[in-house]
Amino acid sequence: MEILRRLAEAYPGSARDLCELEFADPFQLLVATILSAQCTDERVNMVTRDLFARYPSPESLAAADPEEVERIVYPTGFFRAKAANVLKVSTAVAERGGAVPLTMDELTRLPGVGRKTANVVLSVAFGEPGLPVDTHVARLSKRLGLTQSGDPVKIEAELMSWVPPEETGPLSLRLILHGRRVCKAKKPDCPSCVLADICPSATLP
DNA sequence: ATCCCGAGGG
DNA sequence: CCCTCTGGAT
Repeated sequence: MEILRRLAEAYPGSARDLCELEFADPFQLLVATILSAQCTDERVNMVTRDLFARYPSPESLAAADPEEVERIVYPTGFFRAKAANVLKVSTAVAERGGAVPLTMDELTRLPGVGRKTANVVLSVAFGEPGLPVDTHVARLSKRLGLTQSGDPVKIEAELMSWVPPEETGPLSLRLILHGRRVCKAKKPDCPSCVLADICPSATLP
């Protein structure tokens, strides 16, 4: 898919430039993704580093003082709910011997993990097929004319039909990142968008 | 003043 | 379906 190939070029390899991508470890990526809602990617990365510097393993995080976890994740917003979810997920993963599950069913059964988070972990951490469709990706897909649907599951299926399953990992976070940084809800930055020339919604000055 | 945003709960 | 959680951005 041309669109996705261009995004891969626009956000090249340097993993640390991509939201959450520096957390190659499945558990760290899972936690970073839980923290990522309604929060800049820089802040997610900073907080996730703080959290794992203090609590390096699922076991240590599961045993953490909830108030200390709340304090650390505070800058990401929704801090009480997120801290509670991080603790619950840590307990669940610790009980599994530290292994993050690798199927959609098992992942979404974890507390605080929905389809978007599961698709990030599946595609990025495990190389399994999956594309996270959050509001950023939904908006981007609509503007590009890739979907008419507003249903994230339908959008996911439509996007999947264009992407080789083994390529979803490198693209997952780039789609989100492009939606956040360029194809923004309010003031889309079309002049700096690598897709502007093939986007039916692009407005150039 | 209102929106943002993913997950879960009612 | 609708609501809540948070503080920061607009």
